[in-house]
Amino acid sequence: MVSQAEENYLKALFHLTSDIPEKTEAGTNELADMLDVTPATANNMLKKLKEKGWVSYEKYGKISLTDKGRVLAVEIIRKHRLWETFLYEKLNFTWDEVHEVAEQLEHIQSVKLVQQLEKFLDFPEIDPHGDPIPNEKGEIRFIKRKTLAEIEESKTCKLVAVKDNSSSFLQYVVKLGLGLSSKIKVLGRREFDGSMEIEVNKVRSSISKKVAQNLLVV
Amino acid sequence: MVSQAEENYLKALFHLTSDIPEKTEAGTNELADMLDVTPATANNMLKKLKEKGWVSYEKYGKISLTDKGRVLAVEIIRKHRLWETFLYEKLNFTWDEVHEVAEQLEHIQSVKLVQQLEKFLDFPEIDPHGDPIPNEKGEIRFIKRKTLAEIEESKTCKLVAVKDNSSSFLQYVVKLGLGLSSKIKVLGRREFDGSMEIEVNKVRSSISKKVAQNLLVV
DNA sequence: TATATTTGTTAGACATGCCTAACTAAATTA
DNA sequence: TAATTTAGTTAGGCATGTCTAACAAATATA
Repeated sequence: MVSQAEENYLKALFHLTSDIPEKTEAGTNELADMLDVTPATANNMLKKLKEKGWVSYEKYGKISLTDKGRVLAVEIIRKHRLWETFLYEKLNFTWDEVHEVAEQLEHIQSVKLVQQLEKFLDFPEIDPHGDPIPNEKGEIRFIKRKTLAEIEESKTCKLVAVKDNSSSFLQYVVKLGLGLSSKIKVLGRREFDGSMEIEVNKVRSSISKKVAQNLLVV
Repeated sequence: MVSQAEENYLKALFHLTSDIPEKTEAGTNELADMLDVTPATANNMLKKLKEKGWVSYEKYGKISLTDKGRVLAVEIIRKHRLWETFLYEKLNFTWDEVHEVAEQLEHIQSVKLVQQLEKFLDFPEIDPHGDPIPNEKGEIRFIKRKTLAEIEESKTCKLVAVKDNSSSFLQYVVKLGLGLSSKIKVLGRREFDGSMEIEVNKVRSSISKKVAQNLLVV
């Protein structure tokens, strides 16, 4: 049995040690910070997680997930991202509202629920933030996302996420006719300021370099 | 803030004191029984719930919900039944599988989630067990359900629930061509054994009195 | 009504998960 | 390298929600 608190620690450790390939170990303070607890509390939990075989660390040493621990963490992330997708696609939640509720839903225990939810959503590959959703085997199809600013002229790409989640930016994005999965064609670029001409649904717009740098595409 | 444990007590008290009009008070042992805890534990929690103003009781006296407590309980039941409906209608769960998962989902805190879920399900009035779903104001549209055995000859009714949730009974029900919301026409009744002739989707069947008494209809 | 049974309460213990305060080890920098 | 800063640990405490064992009150029954 994995408690909700334990699940949160495993998930945080996964993000600290597997999101960036160069960084495969974490520290107590860092972990405590991410979970909004004191280092003492994190240290305490770490002992339990080690005891259960989900985390490997030695006193004053670096922390990492064991294979078992990683499997659990990925399963939680899978659930989190499937729920986010559900909230966004079916229940009219916005990009910035999904996370908080998914934090709760990710702890629901039911294998069938996750399988059926995934099927109901038609096996989505990315969540509303553009992050990959692990499949049932725990495999994560890593997606090399770029910012729109990096896309070459005359190429077409798909919007998968935004970096800036402020509602003012989101409103602007919507005004451009953009939404998740929108196809964007890069018509041209002005070198002196980096601004771009784009086409979305046959509508042409001009956007600043800054805006382009906040749009993540595949 | 209401903890999950507290929510479970409120819900149990609602069922003990409001499901049957004649019974408006509960006892410690009864409550403990329903929640699968010891009477000592229930007694302990009761003090906290009284403290918070959700339950009224005096030492060695009977227990009942206050108006505040009832509002909370109804909201939990509303969530439970909406989730059951979601699992049944959208995620291919069977009648007997929905309850366990809904027990977890009912504790998710998000007003928007409940509102949107209700809308997504098109404002259902009854859950897969035929129980009424309270609306957002907490109003419960009580439905006077009857067993099929009570329906007069030549009348047509709608199946809303089964009393016996065993999978063997459910399988038999399915074999009769019945599902939730199926229309059943009572063709006739044999008085000597109470068995009935019914018609479902133009198919006639004969069922025993016992079976008819386990089918709840509106 | 006196006794037995059922129902409800109290006291004390324990696990989980959090905290603060005091301390120790490791890393940085002067 | 010695001093300072940062990172990590330990000890002890607390709230929540559970338990068992012992007891008290209310109810049922002989």
